[in-house]
Amino acid sequence: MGRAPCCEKVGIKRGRWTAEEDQILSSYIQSNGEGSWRSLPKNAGLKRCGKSCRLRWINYLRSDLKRGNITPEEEEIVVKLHSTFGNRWSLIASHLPGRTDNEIKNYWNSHLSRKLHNFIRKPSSISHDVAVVIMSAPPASPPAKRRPGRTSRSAMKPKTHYPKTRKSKKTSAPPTETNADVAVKAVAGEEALMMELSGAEIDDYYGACHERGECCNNNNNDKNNLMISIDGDNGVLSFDEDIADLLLDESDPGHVFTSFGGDHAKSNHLGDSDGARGFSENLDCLQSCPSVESFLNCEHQVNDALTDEFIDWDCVWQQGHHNKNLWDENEGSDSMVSWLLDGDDEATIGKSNCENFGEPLDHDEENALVAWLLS
DNA sequence: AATGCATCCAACCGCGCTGCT
DNA sequence: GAGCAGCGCGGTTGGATGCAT
Repeated sequence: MGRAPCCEKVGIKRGRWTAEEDQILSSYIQSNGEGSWRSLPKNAGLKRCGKSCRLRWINYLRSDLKRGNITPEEEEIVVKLHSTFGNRWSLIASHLPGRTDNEIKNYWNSHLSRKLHNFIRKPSSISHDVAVVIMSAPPASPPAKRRPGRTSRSAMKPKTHYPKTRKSKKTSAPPTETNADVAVKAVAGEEALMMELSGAEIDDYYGACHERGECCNNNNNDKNNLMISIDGDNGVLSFDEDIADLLLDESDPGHVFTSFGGDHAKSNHLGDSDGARGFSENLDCLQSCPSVESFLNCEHQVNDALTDEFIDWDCVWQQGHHNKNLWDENEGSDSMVSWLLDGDDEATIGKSNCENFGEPLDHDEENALVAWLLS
């Protein structure tokens, strides 16, 4: 049996809210307070679903909402928090007074992810090897001459929040696909894109590491599935200076070793929620393991489909070394680059990746992490 | 001026969690 | 413990909008 609907669908008004409805809802909540959303519409005389009322209040009518564009400072906070918490929009929004989760989510989807996407698509900004990795999909049609559409929110007229009568115009042509889009499609459904070590390499890895007594627990099950991956679910930025040290081949600055994992564990970008070792621990071990190091430095076959909707952070990192204008040179977002390039504090990260990310954080830990991220 | 299309964002939807009975 | 209701969250949708042609 399916889940019961949250409210009666019959007689429920949907779509955009009118000024009158807003007025009724605001007045009711001001006199009766928030909560009891299910019964609110009936009590207030609104022909709306309770959930719809709640959403309207939270996302638009609340008096403490901040209006206007997301500022660069806020953007930086969003990126930083998203890198750690993933798509936990409500959590991110809770650290941006006056902003709602919906707003942050929309902003991320429409602005930030696009900025990153555009960045990796710039042919001139990508080294050959990385470009090969990213653009491993078949060639797509050449880019359009222009990019129609709105260019900035600030250029827009104040938006109207109430229904307008305008005829819908459905587009019939499919969206233009870029190589990256094709590549993204190619990996749709892939849960993890990662480099896996063969059995012999794993044995070398464990042998060498254990001799030094450096390695983490040798779990036989784990041994069959040793992975080096940067996980990233839905755009989780997962970055660590250790990763760069390991992945960058200094003898060939143009080469970056690339691998990804798309992990279930959104909040767990440095460790592995499934019980595998923390990433830094793996790296420490692997870095000093000759066979693995050579494995890493060789032109090992990398999964053909290497991009997900999230970003090739290796590329981003590497590029940042050569070009500080990570986003858009006109927008002066150097701070973003500097943050991406900032080395992690070993005292806090190198040592505690597993501790920090292996389990869900409680509220205090979360706040501490946020404070650290934003510091 | 009309049209096509990309972009934006408010609103919807379904699922999971929590608390109550 | 099971069942239910209420709520919150994240993903998705579709209409509104602006720009280029």
